[in-house]
Amino acid sequence: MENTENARTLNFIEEIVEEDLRNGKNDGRIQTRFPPEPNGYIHIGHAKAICLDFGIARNYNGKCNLRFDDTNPVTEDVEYVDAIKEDIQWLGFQWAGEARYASDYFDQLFEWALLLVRKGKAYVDECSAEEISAHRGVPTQAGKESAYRNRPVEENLDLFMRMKNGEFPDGSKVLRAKIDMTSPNMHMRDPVLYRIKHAHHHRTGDKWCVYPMYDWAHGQSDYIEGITHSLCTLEFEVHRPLYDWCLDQIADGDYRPRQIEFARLNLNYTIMSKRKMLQLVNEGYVSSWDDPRMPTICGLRRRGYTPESILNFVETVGIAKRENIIEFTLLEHLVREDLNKKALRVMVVSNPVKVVLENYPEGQVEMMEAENNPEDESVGTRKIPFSRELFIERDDFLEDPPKKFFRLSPGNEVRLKNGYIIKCTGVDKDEQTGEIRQINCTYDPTTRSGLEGANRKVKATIHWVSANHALDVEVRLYERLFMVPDPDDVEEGKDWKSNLNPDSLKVIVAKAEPGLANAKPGEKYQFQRTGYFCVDTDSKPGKIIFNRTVTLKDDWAKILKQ
RNA sequence: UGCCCUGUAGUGUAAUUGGCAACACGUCUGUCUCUGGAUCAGAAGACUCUAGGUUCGAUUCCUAGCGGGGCAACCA
Repeated sequence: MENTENARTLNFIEEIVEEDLRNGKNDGRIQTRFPPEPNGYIHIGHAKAICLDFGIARNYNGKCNLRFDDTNPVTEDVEYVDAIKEDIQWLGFQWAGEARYASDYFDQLFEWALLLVRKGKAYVDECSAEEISAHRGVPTQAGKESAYRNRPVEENLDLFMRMKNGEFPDGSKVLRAKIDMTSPNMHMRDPVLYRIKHAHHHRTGDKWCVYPMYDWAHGQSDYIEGITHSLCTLEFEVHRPLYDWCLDQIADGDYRPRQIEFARLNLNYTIMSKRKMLQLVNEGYVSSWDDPRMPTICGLRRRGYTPESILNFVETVGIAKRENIIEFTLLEHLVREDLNKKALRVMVVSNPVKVVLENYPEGQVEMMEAENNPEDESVGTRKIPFSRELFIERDDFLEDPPKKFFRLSPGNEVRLKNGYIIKCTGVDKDEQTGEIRQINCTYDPTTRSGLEGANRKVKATIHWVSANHALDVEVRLYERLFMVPDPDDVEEGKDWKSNLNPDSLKVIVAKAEPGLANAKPGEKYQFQRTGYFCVDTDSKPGKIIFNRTVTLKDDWAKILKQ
C-alpha cells in the first residue's frame, strides 16, 4: 500500500528512458545535458529543464553535463556563465566533470563541416541575408535554389577555408547545408551552418571568425559528449529532422543522441523571456537580475524561496507536451509549505499603534518565553521582553467592530501571544484627525502564558512588541510584478510594460522584537500572522532589511472581501 | 490555405496501455488552535473539443472536422 503511495506515474520522457533501458539501447547508458546559452540569467522556466535533465540522470544512474551553448559571441558573456553555475548548484545539482562549452568543439565542428563540403552536402553561398531569406520562400510555398548551390567541391572548400581565415567581411558569405529547398519544413531548406563574425569570443578569443549555427553545433556537441537523451522545449520540434540529418552526416555507428521535446513552463502574472527581463533591468523597472520580484533563480533566492520549494513546484507541475500556464498560487503554496516547517517564528509589527497597560507596573520588564517554531520543537524557545507600553498592529484594533471581528475593541478581550490577556478600556485620539494615538488596556496578571489562568478561552490572539525594546527594521513588501495574469495581453498601442504593477514594492519601517538585531542575510522567518520573510543581502548589523517572500493565508481578508 | 505538435473540472498533471475519469493547487463548508497561520474533515466543480466508426465496453484505437501552439534569424 505504502509503496503505491510513493510510486509516482512516469512522465512521457521517463517512459521513453525506461523503454530504452529495457531494450538495452546505448548499452544501458543514460547521459543528458543542460545546455544554457550564457546570454542571461536563468529563471524558473530553466529550473524545469534543470530538474528534468539532472533528475533523469540521477534517477536512472546516468550523468548530466552542463554545456554552455556559446556559439554566438556577440550576445554572450562570462558574467552569465558564473551566475548560471551558481544557480544550478543552489538548486542542488552537480554536473558531471567540468562544465563544457560548445566552443570547446569548434575545431571538430569545423572538421565535420569540411567533411560535409567534400561530400557535396554543403556549399558556400554569397547571397545576402535578405536574398537567402527571400529565396527560402514561405511555409506554404517552396523556396528557390541559390545560384551558388552547385558550385564545385574544390571551390567550396577554398572559399570556406578563406572564410575561416578571415578573408571576407561579416555577412558576405555563409556555409549552407544542401538539403531540399522544397521541403515543407522550412528548416530543411538549405539551413545556414556557418556565418562570418569577426567577433571576440569569451573563451576562444579571436581564434575564430566563423561561428557555427545552433543546428550545426547542438546535435554534434551532443554526439561528442555521448548524450543519449537530448531534452529541449517544443519550439525545437521542427528542428528535429535537421538535428537528425546533421548527425547522419557525421556518425558512423548505431549510436545517435535522441532529441525529445517538452512544453516549457509558463507562469501567470509574470514574464519568462530573457529579453524582457533584460529590459526590466536596463530600464530600471527592477533593481537587478536578482531583484526579488524577478522570476530568475537568483531573484527567487533573494526573495526567500528555498530550493526545495522550487523543486517541489517543478515536480508538481509535471512534464508534458501541451502548452500550459501555471498559476502563481501553486508556487506560493509550495513555498509556504516548506517555510512552515523551517522558518523561525518572530513577532514584528508592521503598522504599529501604541497600547498602554494601565495596571502594569511602570518600569517593569518581564521576559516571556516563546516557541521558535510550533512545527519543530527541536529549535527551542527564546525570551522576549514584555512591558507596560507595547506596539500592536493598527489593523488589530477596531473602535466599532463588525460582528465577525474577534480582535481588540473597546470592552473586548484579546490574548497577546506569549503574554497576557488584555482588555480595552478606551482610546486616545487626535482631536483634529480622529486618528487613534493610543489604546488603553488593562491586563489580567493571572493569564500569563503558561499559568493556569491563561487557559481561558479568548477569541483571538494578536502579536506585539515592547515599545521600549522594539527594533526598527526595514521591510520590503513585494506584490506580484504584473497586475494581470497575462502581461502580454495588451490593448492596441500599449506594450506589456503597461501591465506592470506600480505597487509591486512598498518599503516600510516595522517594529521588531529585539533579538532580530542579529539576523543574518538569507535567514528565513515567519512574522507571525503576517507572512514569511527573508533577510536581504543588503542587510547589515544596525540596519536589518527583510524581504517579504509570501504572505500567510488570511481568512480575515477573505471575510472582508465578502 | 503547407508542415509539425497539441486538446481531460478554473489551473496543472494522471488514468497500470480498451474496464465505473484520479491527484494537487484554487474555490466553498465546517473542525481545531495562545498565529483568523498550520492541522483535520467535507463539498462543489469534467457530455474527456465535435461528429462518425471499431468494440460487450473508447479519455485510450480509426476517419473527418474544429480549436490552440509552433515553423519563413547569418539567434538559441
